[in-house]
Amino acid sequence: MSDAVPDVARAEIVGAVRRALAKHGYARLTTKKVAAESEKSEAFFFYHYDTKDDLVVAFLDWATERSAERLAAIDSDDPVTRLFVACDVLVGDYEDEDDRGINVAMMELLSHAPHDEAFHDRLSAYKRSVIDELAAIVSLGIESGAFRDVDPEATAAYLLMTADGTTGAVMALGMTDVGEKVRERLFDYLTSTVLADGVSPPAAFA
Amino acid sequence: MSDAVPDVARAEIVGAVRRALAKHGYARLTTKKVAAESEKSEAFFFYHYDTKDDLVVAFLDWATERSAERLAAIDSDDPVTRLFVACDVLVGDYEDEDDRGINVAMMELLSHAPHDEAFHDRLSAYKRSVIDELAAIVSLGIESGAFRDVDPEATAAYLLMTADGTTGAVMALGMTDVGEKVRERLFDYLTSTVLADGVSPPAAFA
DNA sequence: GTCTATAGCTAGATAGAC
DNA sequence: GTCTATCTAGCTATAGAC
Repeated sequence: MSDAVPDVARAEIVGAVRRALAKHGYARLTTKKVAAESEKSEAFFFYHYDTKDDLVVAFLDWATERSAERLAAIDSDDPVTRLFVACDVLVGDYEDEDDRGINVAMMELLSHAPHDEAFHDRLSAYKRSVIDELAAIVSLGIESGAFRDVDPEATAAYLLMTADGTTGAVMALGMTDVGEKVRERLFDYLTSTVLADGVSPPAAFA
Repeated sequence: MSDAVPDVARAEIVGAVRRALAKHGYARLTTKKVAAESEKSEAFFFYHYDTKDDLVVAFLDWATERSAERLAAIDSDDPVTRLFVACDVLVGDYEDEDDRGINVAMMELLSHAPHDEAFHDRLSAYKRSVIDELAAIVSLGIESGAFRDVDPEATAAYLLMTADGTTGAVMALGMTDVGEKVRERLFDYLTSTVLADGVSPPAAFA
C-alpha cells in the first residue's frame, strides 16, 4: 500500500500525527507540532514522507483501517448482536480520549475533503465500506428471520448517518446528554423497526 | 452583538469569508484569500476586525443565525408539515452550491471546535437551539394529537443527528445516493414512529 | 537514517499616506 | 475608512554533517 516506509517508522509517525491532531486540530497542525509529539526531529518525518500532507494521509489511512477493523472484529454470529454492537461502536465512546481525538480528527479531514482529493478518496471509500458492512449484517438478519424485510443498503446508510452526526455533536462539542438520548432512540429504532416481531435486543441494550 | 462593525462592512466581510471558505476550506484559509474574494484590500478586513479568527467568527455568527432563521421561517401551522419541512431543511440541498459551501464550512468549524472556544460556544448554542426548535414542534404535534407520545427532546436530538451526519456525507463527500436513501428512511421514520396512527405525511414527502 | 541548521517563503498584522 | 507597502514570525522543506 504505502511505498515502503518501514513499519516502525510509520507507527512512530502515525502516532505523532495522531497526538498532534488531537492536541491542535488539522487547521493548526504544523510539522513542528508533529515532531514535538515524538522523540524524533522534524527532518525524520520529511525523510520518510515528502510533504506534510502525506503525513496526514498516512494518519488517515491508519485511522480508516483501524475503524474498519474494529467493525469487522465484532465477535458474534448473531445478526442482532452484531447490528447493535456495530451501531454502538460507530457512535463511539466520549470517555475514551484517544478514540475521541481520532474521531474528531477524521471529521475535520472529512469536512476538508472537498478541498483535498486524497482525503475525499479515502473517506468516501471508508464510508462506503462501512455501509456495505452494515448492509451485510442486515441482509444476514433478514435471511435468518431475525430482521424484518427492510432495505439493507438504505437502512445501513441511515444508521451510519445517525452515528456520524452524533459523533460530531458528542465528540467535537461535548454534548454528552444529546449522545445519551440519541443512543436510546437509535436502539429503539433498531428494536421497533429492524428487528422482527418477538425478537428482543441483546441484553446489554435493552 | 458584534461591537459596532457597520452593517455594510460586515456584509462585505462575511460574504468574502464565506466565498473563501467555500473555495479553500478553513484549514487553508488565509486573509489574502479572503481579500481576494472581495474588491477590498486585506487591510480593510483588519481595520474592522482585529484578527483573522475574528473574521471567521463573524462568518460563523452569520451562518448560525441564517440557519436558525431558515428553520424559524417555516411557514405552516401544521406540526406535521413543519416537522417534515424542518428535517428536509436540516439535511440540506446538495444542488444549492452556496448552501453546500456554508454547511461544509460550518462542519469544518464544528470539527475544530475542541481547539477553539469561540467556535465551540457558538456551535453548541446553535445545535441546542435547533434541538429546542424541533422539540417544540414535536410537543405541539403531541398536544394536537397528530403525533404519538414520544419524548420531544430525545426525538429532536435524534432527528438532528441524522440530518447532521447526512450533511457530512452528502455535502462534503458528494455521496448523493446515500443522501437519497437516508432521506427516504428519515421520512419513513417520521411517518411510522412519530406520526399518530392514521395521520399521513405531507403530500410532498409521501 | 537521523540530526542540526537554515533557506526561502508566505502568513498575519501594522504603518503611514491619502 | 481604505489603500499600498512592509515588517516579523513561523511555516514547510532541504542541505550537509554524522
